[in-house]
Amino acid sequence: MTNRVRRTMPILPISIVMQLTDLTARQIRYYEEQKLISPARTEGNKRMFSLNDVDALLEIKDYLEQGLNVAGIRKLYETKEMPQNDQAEPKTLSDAELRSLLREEMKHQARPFSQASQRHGDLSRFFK
Amino acid sequence: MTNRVRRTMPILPISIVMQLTDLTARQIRYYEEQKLISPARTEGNKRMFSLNDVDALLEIKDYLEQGLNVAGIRKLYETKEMPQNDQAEPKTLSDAELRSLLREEMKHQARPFSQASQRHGDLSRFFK
DNA sequence: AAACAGATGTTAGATTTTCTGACATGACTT
DNA sequence: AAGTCATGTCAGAAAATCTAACATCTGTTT
Repeated sequence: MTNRVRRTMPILPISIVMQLTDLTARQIRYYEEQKLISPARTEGNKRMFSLNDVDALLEIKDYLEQGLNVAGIRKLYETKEMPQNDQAEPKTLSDAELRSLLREEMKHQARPFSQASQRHGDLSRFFK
Repeated sequence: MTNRVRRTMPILPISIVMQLTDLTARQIRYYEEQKLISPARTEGNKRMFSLNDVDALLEIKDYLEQGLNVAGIRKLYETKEMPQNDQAEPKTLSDAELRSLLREEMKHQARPFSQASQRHGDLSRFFK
């Protein structure tokens, strides 16, 4: 009958996002505090999440499970999101930074990045 | 990236459903009271709606705007939903009942039913 | 016209959900 | 041992939602 959700529309309260992601409210709020996500707010200041937010959270969860830390994930996003961005200097990861990220990952015997970015645990669990 | 929502999963609070349907909380609760919808409840008794619920509400809204009343819509659903149902006697509309529904609709210079059921205002407004 | 019925508005009081901020804790690093 | 990171937990405040009751508006019936 319908379709593809307008994925940026804030429609989900935190309680539902908790269920969808298996994250605690504490974790979700922490990731926001750490600028990994920026959910919308209602007039009354309650967080309201889009499906994109949920995807992002699942991705964050995945990276964390692979041994990356929040700072590393943030850095990853900063660079990943540069391409389309109009202003904001086209910050690239220095070689040193990249190596540092890689090293971090190595420590935890995780798979190489290419794998990570095509991870499974996205919303397809809940959609069909 | 993803997909088709598992449309029966209760994920939306009433505030969002109000936005999506342009109905008031009062209307939504009334339609539930009148057994046109049966949204899920949280442990704390808050209504939580699925995308199917939203579709149903848009359909209800459409029928009401066409001059049907709640009783007529309910009857319509009772018969429409019989086919797949296991128990529940295969109640059909008597000729008299059908004529009564039709007459009701006539009064309000609405289009014939066939039109109504393929109405436009479903979630495609919000999905893409 | 008065009475009635159906759908919706409005308000009040109670309960649930979410919020922020603070402090606690467990696992690693250093 | 001390420090850091990610998360747990708790308290108090504010927002969102609930039910129930009564009000109002629009047609319908008598």
